[in-house]
Amino acid sequence: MQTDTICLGILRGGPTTGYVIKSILEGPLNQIYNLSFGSIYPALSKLTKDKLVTVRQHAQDKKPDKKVYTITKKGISHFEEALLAEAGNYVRSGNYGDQIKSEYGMLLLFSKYLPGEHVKLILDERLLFAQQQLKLITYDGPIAKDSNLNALRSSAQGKFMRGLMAEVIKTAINYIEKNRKKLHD
Amino acid sequence: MQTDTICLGILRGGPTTGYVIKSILEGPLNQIYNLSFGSIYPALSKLTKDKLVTVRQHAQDKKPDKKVYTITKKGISHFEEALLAEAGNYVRSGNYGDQIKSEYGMLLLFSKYLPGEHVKLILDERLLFAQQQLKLITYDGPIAKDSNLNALRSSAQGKFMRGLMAEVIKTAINYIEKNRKKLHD
DNA sequence: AACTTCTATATCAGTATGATATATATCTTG
DNA sequence: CAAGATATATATCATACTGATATAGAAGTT
Repeated sequence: MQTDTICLGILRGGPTTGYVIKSILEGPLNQIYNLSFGSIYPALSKLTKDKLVTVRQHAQDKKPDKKVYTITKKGISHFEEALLAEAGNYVRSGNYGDQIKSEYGMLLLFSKYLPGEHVKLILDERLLFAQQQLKLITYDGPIAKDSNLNALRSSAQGKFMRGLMAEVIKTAINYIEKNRKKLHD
Repeated sequence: MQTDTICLGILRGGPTTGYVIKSILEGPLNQIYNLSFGSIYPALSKLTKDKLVTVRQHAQDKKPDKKVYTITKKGISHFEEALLAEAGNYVRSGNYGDQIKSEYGMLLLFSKYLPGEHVKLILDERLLFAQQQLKLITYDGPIAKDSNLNALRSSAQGKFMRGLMAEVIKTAINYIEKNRKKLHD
């Protein structure tokens, strides 16, 4: 999915900054998608130039200006058209409508070339990490932060995706716990 | 994970060509990792230059030479060192030891901006695709193709990963079937 | 016979990453 | 309470990867 489209989609939920877009992707969406600042900031500049968003600069003396981006009417229709046009491409999922890059999966696949104790260690660490992720995703209490993020989290779509991710993570944890002996000892 | 390391890891299972490395990544590993030719061929050239692999060129008159790459002793120790050194980085998984890019996940998240019939369609297509993937992964019969691919598929690690992927896909299918009504109608 | 798919390598413009620089505020911990 | 770490915030850039395209014969399909 184009970086432009992702930014517009998040901005569709309300005005916010590049920094917050990044933190939204790292927070609730960290199992779904991520983008670096080196992609987000140029995208936001391009969208501004194309009049799909507007910027309000909040001067904060001696700090860099906080730039709050708002999607325009033109931006909204552009976003909806782009989403509809590209939708079909993403059904056969992953990167660029194609694949996934799971470094951890490759590591396990190559784990026969790793010392047994090391394999144990990376499986333990992974289970710990997965449990952390699960807690983060299933947590339903209040979060201070951005209203944009709250809207996304509590929308029907946000709940659906969080539920899906939670189930997938639970399945993976159970599978690893039950079958890890096949990779060491 | 570095492209070099991926190529060495696959070559560790036996000599093969750049074309086959790509097809292995697209076949049984397509839920785990993928690389384009634009990454594989330069990596193989670099590995040859560094004496981590050797090439035998099978001249096939008027067709481009078929280049069969074999990992060297130096390559094997380099691979094992690299894997051990980088292992820790990949536990908190995804792209570059960080995240995943699921275009389909973003599409569902933004699906409230899509017409209801379209949402139905992309869910139907997705379920079909997932079922296809599941069949492909769980298929345990003979495959002609490359011996390298067979070794990877039937190793304890290959079976572990295929089992994990199968469970995850099953979970996702069930979840989508049970909860899809929340996204339309 | 015509068309499509498979085998096989290679290049490249466009795009994304990961690291780094900069600067202040706020929170944490001994 | 001072020191250190973390959070807020934007920006740049070398390096790396993608997706498309070119080339070309074999093999399989209609």
